[in-house]
Amino acid sequence: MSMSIVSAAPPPLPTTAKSASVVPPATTTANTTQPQRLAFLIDNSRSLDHLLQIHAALLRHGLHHHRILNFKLQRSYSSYGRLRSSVALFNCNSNPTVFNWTALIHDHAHLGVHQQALLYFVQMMGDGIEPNAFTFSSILKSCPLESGKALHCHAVKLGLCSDSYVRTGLVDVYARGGEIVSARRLFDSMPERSLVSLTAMITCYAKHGELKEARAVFDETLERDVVCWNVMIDGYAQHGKPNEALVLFRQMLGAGVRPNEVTVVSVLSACGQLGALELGRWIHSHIKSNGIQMNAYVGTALVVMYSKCGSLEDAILVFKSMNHKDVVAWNSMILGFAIHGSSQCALGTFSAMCRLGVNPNDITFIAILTACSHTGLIKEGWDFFNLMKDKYRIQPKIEHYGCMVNLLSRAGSLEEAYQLVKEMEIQPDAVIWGTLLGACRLHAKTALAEEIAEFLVGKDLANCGTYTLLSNIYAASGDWDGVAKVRTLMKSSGVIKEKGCSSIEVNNRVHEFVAGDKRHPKSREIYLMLEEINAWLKTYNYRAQTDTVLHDLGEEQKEQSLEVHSERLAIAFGLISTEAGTTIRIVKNLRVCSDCHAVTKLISLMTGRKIVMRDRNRFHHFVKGSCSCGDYW
DNA sequence: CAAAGCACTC
Repeated sequence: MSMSIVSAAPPPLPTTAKSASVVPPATTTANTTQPQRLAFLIDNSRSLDHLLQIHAALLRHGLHHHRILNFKLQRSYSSYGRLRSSVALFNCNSNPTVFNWTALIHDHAHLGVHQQALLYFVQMMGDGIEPNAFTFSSILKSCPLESGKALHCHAVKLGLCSDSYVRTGLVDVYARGGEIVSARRLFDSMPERSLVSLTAMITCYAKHGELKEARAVFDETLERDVVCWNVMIDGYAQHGKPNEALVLFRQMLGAGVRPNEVTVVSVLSACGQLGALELGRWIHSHIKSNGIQMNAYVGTALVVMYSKCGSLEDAILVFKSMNHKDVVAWNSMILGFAIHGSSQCALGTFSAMCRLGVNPNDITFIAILTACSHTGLIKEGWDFFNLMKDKYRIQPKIEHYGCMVNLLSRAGSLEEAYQLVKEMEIQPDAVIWGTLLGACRLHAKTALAEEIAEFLVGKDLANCGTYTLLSNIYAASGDWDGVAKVRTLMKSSGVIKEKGCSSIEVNNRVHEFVAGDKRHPKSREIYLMLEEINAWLKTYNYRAQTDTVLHDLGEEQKEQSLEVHSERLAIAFGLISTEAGTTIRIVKNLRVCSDCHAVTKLISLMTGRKIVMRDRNRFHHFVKGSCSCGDYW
């Protein structure tokens, strides 16, 4: 790797054992001057070690005051993340030029030290140094919308707006500030569109969920690099279109563009959303065999993917193998344990994290409170809630209250939960009310449910979940007038009930089912399997929980409607299309219904199969007739 | 006599 340096015939350098191997003494006489050679060495240095040696040489040759070399050295230090060395070199310079200032600003902006970058910019102006296009393209990265607008004016006055780099920076400023129209206007008035400016525009749309617009610009972009693909793939992955993200990823591979760390992070996120474990494993091996760095992002993305795809074991393996675990990595592991119902492991991981000196943040407490709520740990829940406020000085957000309300109300302390909602200093949202309503159904508190529902409808806060839960509550008590009332309300309010949908991955393809679905090519075999299951259930004297059916039907019809629930179709398909003894993994978009939960337990007993089911809230691992949630969900 | 803009995990 030191070939380029060897061929450059460098001057003699300080002779340490190390430098001898890296930068051998000159054997030929080049007719370049010493500063030029050193400049070449700095530009081609491959490691911080090289750079330190070159710096030493500079000092030996008395060239450290050389303006250009000083500048180059400053830039190189920051490229290795050595911001302090870069600042120290800047301070050595008694008469910094716009070059030095720009480098300093760029270094801070690049490493995300935005406040400091802005301070240096102001300081530079105060020293009477006029910024140029390079300075603007660097500082704009650190600007929030308002100061970005001020700098836009400034750039216009200095006649720098025609510069393509400045323009792109401005597009990015408006994009980050959510002023999409302004960003587009700037983009449209650019003299020429570079790949980077096109990508900035795609990013702007993608970040705000305007995927059609993003795709239109993406399709206009002919020569795409890895960043351009990444932006579009991530746009899909982050806005509820994981399938589209995966399709695009395959196209990227087909186009011969090599995925990098950023690509796999987005793709793994898509796999996690879909529960596509096979594809996720493939990405994991692709990472290993293609030299993609296992940084904190990639490691965490793998932990999340494995835990969302139901393989907690693999998530733990990856987590243990990670060298540098930041707070996000710890949070992901804690949440992984939480959604799988392993509360004690979640609590243990939290302690380990604190012991190792990693400070928990607001997300950590969402994860740990989720763990408590999934197993009804009321005392621990309150302890963590208070620890967060008192020791870590973190203001509880709506999500933290949501966890507490969930924990209390589901464990039976409905009044206490209701009290907390009324007392909290922030406005309760639809999720909080929905949680309370859900608990009302669980504990058959019709009166309280009606009170809450009335309140929600009156405030126009009711969503399809509100109506469904209320309708559930009436149906469970056989109050069909109530059910009808809700249905009328639902129609008049225009909300649409979200359809239950279950999916299963077989041979790298995700198969989706809705209730009563007959669209699948193997539909006939699936329904034959269902009949077989029903025959088994009869021998176990299983009685369908018809009181969960929301419609006023006869008993037989109710049973039939339960038999074709989407999760059951997915399981039946899994049974006929995977090898005996293998685990079946199902992903459902809503919560699993209690009849299906009971039936799945029996299926796991009868077939000897492990069935892992992810519902909207958590995982259920069905083994030999029982479920990991202990029927508490 | 030197330099720049777009992407990622809970």
